[in-house]
Amino acid sequence: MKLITRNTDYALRALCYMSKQEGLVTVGQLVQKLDVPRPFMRKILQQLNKDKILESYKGQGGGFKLKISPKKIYMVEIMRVFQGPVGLNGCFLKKDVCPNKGKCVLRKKIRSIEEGMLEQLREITVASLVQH
Amino acid sequence: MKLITRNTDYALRALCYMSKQEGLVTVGQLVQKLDVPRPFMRKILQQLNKDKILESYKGQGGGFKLKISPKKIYMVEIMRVFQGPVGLNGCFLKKDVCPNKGKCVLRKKIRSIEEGMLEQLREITVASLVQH
DNA sequence: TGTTAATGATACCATATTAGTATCATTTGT
DNA sequence: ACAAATGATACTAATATGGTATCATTAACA
Repeated sequence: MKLITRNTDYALRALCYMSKQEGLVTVGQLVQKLDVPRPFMRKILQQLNKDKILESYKGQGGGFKLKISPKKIYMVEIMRVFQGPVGLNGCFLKKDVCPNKGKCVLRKKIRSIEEGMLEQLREITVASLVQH
Repeated sequence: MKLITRNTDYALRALCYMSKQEGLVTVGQLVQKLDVPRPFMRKILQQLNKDKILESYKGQGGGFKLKISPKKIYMVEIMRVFQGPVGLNGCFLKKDVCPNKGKCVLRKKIRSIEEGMLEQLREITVASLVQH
């Protein structure tokens, strides 16, 4: 089971790297540092730019930099960008078929697991990943 | 993000239903009760049979019944049957490229979330799902 | 002012996983 | 013998993931 997908993973690493750099960072640098396919990395950064987590500068000497403080870049937000809303889906049967009618026990249990997960997840920021 | 897939879901419902029945239960009954495609339900039950969670009886008047007590049928086990080992995968980069070297912070955080999840998951049995 | 080095946008492709379907074989009660 | 059940197995469809490929745009700089 996957908590995060590759693009989320790569995005987080890129963000961590950038949080330690002063000026602009290019795709080329990241590709070299992180060993990720270049076009894939580009796509990821472009997405982060669209979502206002990065800002970009075109042309020679251009590149990317963080738009907001690493302390305010939450992992759940990055997950949301690349994986959609973060949470655990419930059951698949339509309500009127569910053997436990309205108060489905399974649903509740899953919901509770989800809560625990989110509680921990929400504390993770790029800043918290970088500090050692 | 999916905690459980459809076959796990359907399997759990089928098991819940069977835990409340005395004798044998046929695919036909389950299909009717749960509104799941018949061949899909068959496949699921056959799998549960292979994994010794159900026992089956062929021929006219045949069907399935639980092989072990609902108290001993753990949700994680059903998940394992249909989804493979339960847990959260870590990161994707090979170790020597990981920016945080050996002690990857992300990995640890994910591991911790996984622990919390498993702790809650391990308590769920078919019996615990049926009681209201 | 033209070349070059960067990103922007977009469409496409490959692979894996999930969610089934279809079919034939086997068993067993009537 | 027939019908009603499961066993085994192979195939198919839909979706998500993990990318590639290409052309357009921008801006520094010689």
